[in-house]
Amino acid sequence: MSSATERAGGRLSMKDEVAALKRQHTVDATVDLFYENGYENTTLDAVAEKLGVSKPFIYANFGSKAELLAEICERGVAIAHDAIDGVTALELPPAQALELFARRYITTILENQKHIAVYVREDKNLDPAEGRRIGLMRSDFFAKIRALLEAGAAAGEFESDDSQIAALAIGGAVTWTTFWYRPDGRLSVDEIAERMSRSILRLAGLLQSR
Amino acid sequence: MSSATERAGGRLSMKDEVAALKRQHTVDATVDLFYENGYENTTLDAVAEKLGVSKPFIYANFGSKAELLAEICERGVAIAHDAIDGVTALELPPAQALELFARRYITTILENQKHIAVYVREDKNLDPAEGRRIGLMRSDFFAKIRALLEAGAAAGEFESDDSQIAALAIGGAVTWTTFWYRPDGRLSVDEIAERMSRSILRLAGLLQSR
DNA sequence: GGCTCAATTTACGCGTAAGTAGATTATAAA
DNA sequence: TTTATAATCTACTTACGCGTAAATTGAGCC
Repeated sequence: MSSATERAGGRLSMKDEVAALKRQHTVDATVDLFYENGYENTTLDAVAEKLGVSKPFIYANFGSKAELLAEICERGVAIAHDAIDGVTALELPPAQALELFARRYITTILENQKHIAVYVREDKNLDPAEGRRIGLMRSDFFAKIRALLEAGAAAGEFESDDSQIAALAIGGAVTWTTFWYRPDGRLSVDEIAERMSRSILRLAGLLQSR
Repeated sequence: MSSATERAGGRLSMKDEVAALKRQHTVDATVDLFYENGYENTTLDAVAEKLGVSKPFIYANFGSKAELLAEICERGVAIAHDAIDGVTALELPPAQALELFARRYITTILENQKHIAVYVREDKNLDPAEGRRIGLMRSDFFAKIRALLEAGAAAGEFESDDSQIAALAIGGAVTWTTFWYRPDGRLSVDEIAERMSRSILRLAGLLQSR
C-alpha cells in the first residue's frame, strides 16, 4: 500500500500528493458516469472530457479502464468496513452496537451511493482476480455483521434463528437503498437512516413488538 | 399481447407455439450467459453457439440484443407480481397474507435468480423507453408490498412506522438473495425461504420479541 | 535565452461484436 | 417430381472504443 516515496510519519511527498489528487478527481468523474450510464456505455473519452483532459492523462494514472472500476469498487467495500469497525472499536453492549452500526451503515452507504451501486452492478466487468479479492472483502464485511448479531444472541439481547441469513437480510436491505435513493427524494439521508434502522433492529428481534 | 393468429379460447396456432418455444429457449440460454458474464461480455454468437444455431436465428425472433434483455427483465418483474397477486387473491387476514407472501416471494425470486440478478445489474443497458416501462412495473410491485403492510398496520397486526421504507427493506433483503444464493450452497431454497421469511415477519413487527 | 525532462496531447491501429444481405437448405403443397 | 416458400446459415460490413506511439507543450534550471 505505501509508496516508495512515502515520508516518515505517513506524509506523502508533493509528487505523491499530486498523483493522489489526480487519481481522486479521476475516480470522482468516473463514478458519476459509470453510475449514470453503466461501465460499458461509458467511454474513457467521456471521462476525459468531463475532467477537461484527454484520455492518455487517465492512462498515466490508471493502467486500464478495469483498474479504474476496481478502485471504485474497493472504495465502496472499504467504507462499509469502516462503518462496522468504527462501531466495534467502541466495545458497546450488542444492542447499542447494532443500533449505532445500523445508522452509520445506512448513512455511509447513502453518502457513497454511486460507488456501491457501481460495485454491485459491474462486478462482472472487474478483472477476475480483482473481483475475487474484492469479493472476499465483501464476505469479510458480512461476517462482521454476523459476528455482531451472534454476540447479541449470545447475550440474550437479540433473537436470531440464523445469524447468517439475518446478516444477509440486513445487508440486502441497506445495499438496495442505493438503487432507489435519490438526493431530491421525499426523505433526507438522516430520515431514511432513522426509519430503516428501526426496521433493522426489529429484524434482529431487538425492538419490542405488540 | 395477443397475437393476430391467436385462436379462440386463448390457444395459439401451431406457428405461434413454435415461435414461443424458440423464444423461450433463446431466453433460457441468454439468461444463463448474461448472468454468468454480464450483458456486454456476452456475444450473440456465444448465445447462438449455446443454442446450437447461428446468430441470424436469434434475429429472426428478437429485434436486437437489447430486446432480448428487455424480455428477461420483464419476466423477472412479472414473476414478482405473480407472487403477490396470488396471495392478495386469497383475501387472507394481513398477518397470514404477509407470511405466505414472504415465503412465496423468496422462493420465486430464488427459482428465477438469474432473471432478477440480470435485471438489477443490466438496467442501464435497456432501451430507455423499455427501462422506464419496466421500472414502473417494479414500482407497482413495491406499492403492492406497501399496501399489504398498511393493511396490516390498519388492522393493528403489524407495527410499521413507515410502510414505504419497510417495503423497500423487505424487497431489498429478498432481491439481494440473488447475489449470494448458490444452488449448491449450505441451505436449500425452502430452508432459506423459511428462515428469511422469519426475519421479514419480525421486520414488519409481526413476530413476538423477547 | 536556450536546454532538459516530464506531463500531456493528437492521431491512429487494432480487435471485437452487432447487425445484415444474399446463399442455401428444409418443408410442404401441387 | 417440381416448385414455392419459409427457415436458417455463411460471410460480410460497419462502427466503435480501448489502448498506444509519436508529437507537443510547458516547467524548472543553467
